[in-house]
Amino acid sequence: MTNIHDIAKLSGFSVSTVSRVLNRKNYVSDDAREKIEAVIKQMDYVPNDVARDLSRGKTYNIGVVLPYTKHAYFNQVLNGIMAEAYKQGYRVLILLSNYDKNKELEFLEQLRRKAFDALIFTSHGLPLEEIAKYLKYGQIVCCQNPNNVKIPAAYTARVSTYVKALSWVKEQGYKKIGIMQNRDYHVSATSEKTIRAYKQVFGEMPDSKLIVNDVTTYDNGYQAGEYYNKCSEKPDFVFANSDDIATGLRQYYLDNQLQVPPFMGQENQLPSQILKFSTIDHQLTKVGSAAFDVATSGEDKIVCIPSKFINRK
Amino acid sequence: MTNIHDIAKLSGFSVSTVSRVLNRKNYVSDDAREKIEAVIKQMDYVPNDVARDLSRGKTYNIGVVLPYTKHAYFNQVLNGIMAEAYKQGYRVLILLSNYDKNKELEFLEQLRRKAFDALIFTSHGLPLEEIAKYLKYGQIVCCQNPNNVKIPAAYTARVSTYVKALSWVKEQGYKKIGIMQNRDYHVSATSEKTIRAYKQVFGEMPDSKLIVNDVTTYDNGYQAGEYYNKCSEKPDFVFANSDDIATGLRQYYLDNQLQVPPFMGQENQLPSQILKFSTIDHQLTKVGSAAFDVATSGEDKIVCIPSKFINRK
DNA sequence: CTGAAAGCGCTAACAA
DNA sequence: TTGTTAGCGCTTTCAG
Repeated sequence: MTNIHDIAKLSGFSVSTVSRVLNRKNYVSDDAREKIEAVIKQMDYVPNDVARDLSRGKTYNIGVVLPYTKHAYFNQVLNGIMAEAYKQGYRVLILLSNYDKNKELEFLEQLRRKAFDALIFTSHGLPLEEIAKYLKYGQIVCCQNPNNVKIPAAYTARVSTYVKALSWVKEQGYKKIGIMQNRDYHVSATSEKTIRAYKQVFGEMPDSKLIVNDVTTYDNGYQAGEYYNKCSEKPDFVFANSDDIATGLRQYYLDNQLQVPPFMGQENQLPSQILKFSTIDHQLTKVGSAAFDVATSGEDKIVCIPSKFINRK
Repeated sequence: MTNIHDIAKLSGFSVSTVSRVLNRKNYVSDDAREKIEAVIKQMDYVPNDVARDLSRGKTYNIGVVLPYTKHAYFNQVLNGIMAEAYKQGYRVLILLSNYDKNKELEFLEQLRRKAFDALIFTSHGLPLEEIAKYLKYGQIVCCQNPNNVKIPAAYTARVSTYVKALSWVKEQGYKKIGIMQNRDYHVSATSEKTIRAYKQVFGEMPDSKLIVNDVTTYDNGYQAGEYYNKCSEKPDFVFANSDDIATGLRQYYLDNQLQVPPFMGQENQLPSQILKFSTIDHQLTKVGSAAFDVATSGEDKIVCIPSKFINRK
C-alpha cells in the first residue's frame, strides 16, 4: 500500500507539500503540483481516511439511533438526516436500538470513543437525563422536546397541533375516540403528548379500552381494526398514528364488509392524499435535517419545527 | 483528553501493558491489571476507536449501498445485514445512491480510502464490471447473480421460482398478465429475470402495455391500478413486485368499486398472509446476512439462497 | 510478565 | 513556496 511518504519520495518533494496538493490548501507552485499529481496518478494513490480522521480528530461520521427501520416516522426523519448529511459531506451510521437501553448505552460509549462525531437519537428508551450525561464526550441531539433536560434537540411541535386536530374531532360530535400509539404513553413522549392533548380537549382521560399500543405498521393497523371490532367499547372515530396505519385499519373493516369508522392519520403520506382523509404533517424530513444541522453545529441549540393539521373533510 | 500514555504514566506501567489490559490479550499480572484498571476508572478513560482502527488497519465499518430506503426489498436486506453486523460487532454505514452512478463511484472511492472494510451493493446502477474493478481495493459484495462477472455475491435464486409461479398462473388459464417492476428490465437484473421467466413459461414476450415500471411502494401500486383500469389492454392477472404493492393495487379497485383482478405478490410480507394471496418468499433477510458474511469473510464467495413460491389459492 | 520502540498514514505549526 | 518535525492515539514485535 502506497502512502504519502512514498509519493513525497518519488516526486522529490516533502510530505507536507504532498499533503497540500491533496487538500488544495495553501500555496503550492504549479511545478510542484504537476509533478506530485503525476506521481499520484502513476502510483494510483489515494489518501487513507482513517489516518486523516485521526490526525484531524474528526471522522465526518454521524451515528443515528433508530428503534427500528419500518415505521414511517423513522424513515422520514432518517431521510431528512441523510439528505443533509450528504450535502455536508458526512456519512451516516445506522444504530438499531429496538429501544434496548443497553444498546443505547453502547452507542453512547462509541460516541465517547470517537467512532463518530455526533449522535442523533430519533427516539430513545433511556431517560433523557442519562443521555445528557454523555454530552461531555461529544455532540448529541434528540428528536423531541427536551423540556427541562439540557440537551440539544430538533423536534416537531406536537401538542398544539394535536389540540387543533382533536378539537376538530370533538366539534364533529365524536365522543369515543380510538387512539393508536407506537408505545405506551408512560414511556413514549409522543404518546404522552397525544394523551395530554386529548385531556385538554375532552377534559378527561381517554378510555383505556380504546387505546391500542405497539402499533407501528400497516399490518398492526389492520390488527387494531380487528381489536376494535371485537372490543366491547367501539370507537366512533379513530386517531391513528400514521396514514399507513390508518389505511391498515380501514382495510380490516373493508375486508370484513364492515362500516369503516371515520378516522384520521398522521404524517401526510400518500394514502391520506389519495383517499382524502385528514392528517397531521409533522414535517419530519425537516426535523431530520434540522437535527443534523444541530449535530454538526456542535451548539446547544433547540429547534422546533411547526407541524400542521391538514383537514380534508 | 486523556490517552493511553497518560494511563501508562499514572499507573507506572508501560503503554504496551496498558494496551494489553485494554484488549485482554496476552499475560498481565493481576497486580498490574488491578492498578491499571484503577487508573482507567479514575481517569474515566476510554480508548479512541479511530486510533485503534488506524493501527489495526481495520474499521469494523461496512458500507451498504441502497438506491432508496422505502422499498421492502431494501428494508429486508438491510435488516438482515444489520442483524448480522451487530452480532459480529460491526457498524453499518448507509450509502444512498438513487442509482446515481457518480454516487456509486464515490462510495467505491471511499472503500478505497479505507473508510470502511467492505462494501455491499444491494443494487446498483453501475455495470458490475465497473464495480469489480474496485475489488483490488477492498471487499465488495453484490446482491444479485453476478453471472460471468467475477465478484463476490449473495443473492436469491429468482428465475426458477419465477418460472414455478408463472407456470401456476398459466395453469389457471390466465393469459394477459400485468407485470409490475421496480425498474425497466433493460437496466434491472431482477426485472430481466422476471421477463425471462415469463418468456420461458408463455413462450413470448409480455405485452409491453401490461408492464408498469418504477413501481416501488404501496402508493405506486395504487397508481398502477389506475393505469391498468384506464388501459386499453386490461390484465386478467397481475404479478406484483411486492405484497405491499399488490395491496395498493387491490385498494385502487376496491376504492373504485371495481372487480379486483386476481394477483399475486412477492416477499411474503404480512399483507399476503392476512389477505391470503400467493406470493414469493425471496428470503431477503437471509440474503442480507449472507451478504454480510461474505463481506467480512473477505473471500470471493458466491452464495445463492433458494426462494419459495407460496401458493395460497 | 513487561517495556522500548517502530509503526499505522496523515495534518499542521513553525522554520527556513 | 517548501521542508522539518512533532503530533493524533493505539498496536505489536522483539528483547529482556
